[in-house]
Amino acid sequence: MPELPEMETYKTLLRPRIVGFPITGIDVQREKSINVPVREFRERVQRRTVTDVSRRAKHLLIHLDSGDVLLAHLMLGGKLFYGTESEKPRRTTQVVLSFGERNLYFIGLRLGYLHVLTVGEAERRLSDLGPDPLDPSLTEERFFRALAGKRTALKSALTDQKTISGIGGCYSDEICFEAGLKPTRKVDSLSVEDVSALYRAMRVVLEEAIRFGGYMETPLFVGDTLTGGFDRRCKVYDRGGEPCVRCGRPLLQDEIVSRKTFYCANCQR
DNA sequence: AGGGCAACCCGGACGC
DNA sequence: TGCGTCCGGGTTGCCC
Repeated sequence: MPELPEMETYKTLLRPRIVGFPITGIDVQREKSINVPVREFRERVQRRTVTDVSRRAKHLLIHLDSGDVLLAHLMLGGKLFYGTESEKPRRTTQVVLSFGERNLYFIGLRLGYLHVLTVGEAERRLSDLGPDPLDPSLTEERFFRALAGKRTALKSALTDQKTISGIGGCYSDEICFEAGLKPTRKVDSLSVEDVSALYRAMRVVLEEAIRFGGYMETPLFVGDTLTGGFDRRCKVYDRGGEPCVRCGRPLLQDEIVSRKTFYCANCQR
């Protein structure tokens, strides 16, 4: 479930810890999590130095001095932990990158993965993604055009990675609540003012989520007080039946294309 | 264009 | 405590 703010938080916290450092060891505990034979993975990754950590949509990119890129997608429930073996939470780990005594653990990857790719391959893999919601070049005008002509439910459009990338189940609901729009609304029924409100809500919600470290419950490292701070600030996600923070009426749980959706029927139109 | 569906995968929740 | 079962979630791809 990690979405844009969670991956952005990981990026920010990982940068000072692994950029400039060599990967001293590799441990692949589940081969399905990687894209090449273990031997090749080790040859391409071990002893390479990390030159940068970046994010694209829900992907985390670890750039190596060889030019290769480690592309991670945590899908549902995957998480990262950085620290020593004794600090690591007792969870099943699929891939471990060692940085001396400390390790970067990829935990609970199910459909998630850590792929080693050339820059070109990585670019191709990410080329279908729509604009990043926080990209300064995504103006309100461009956002309007991205949604133009769509007849889907608002939630479907917001979570469609080709339309706009990085938003998943939680933040689509939070953004709709902030904008005062029902996630079930058809996109082509939205007024110019609605789309404008949606655009502002998208930025407000995602920026606040990033400021508070997203909603991941497990800290990235021992003493990490940033990660997960947004969890308590979610206003509708996974709160079906609970009172709306604005009007007090119970929040509804609905389903849009077989995805759980939460909203307030009173505050959202 | 977009909805429906199956496939992928397994941690966690639930039942007994 | 332990075992079995089932579900969910993002993404891709295919069909209608």
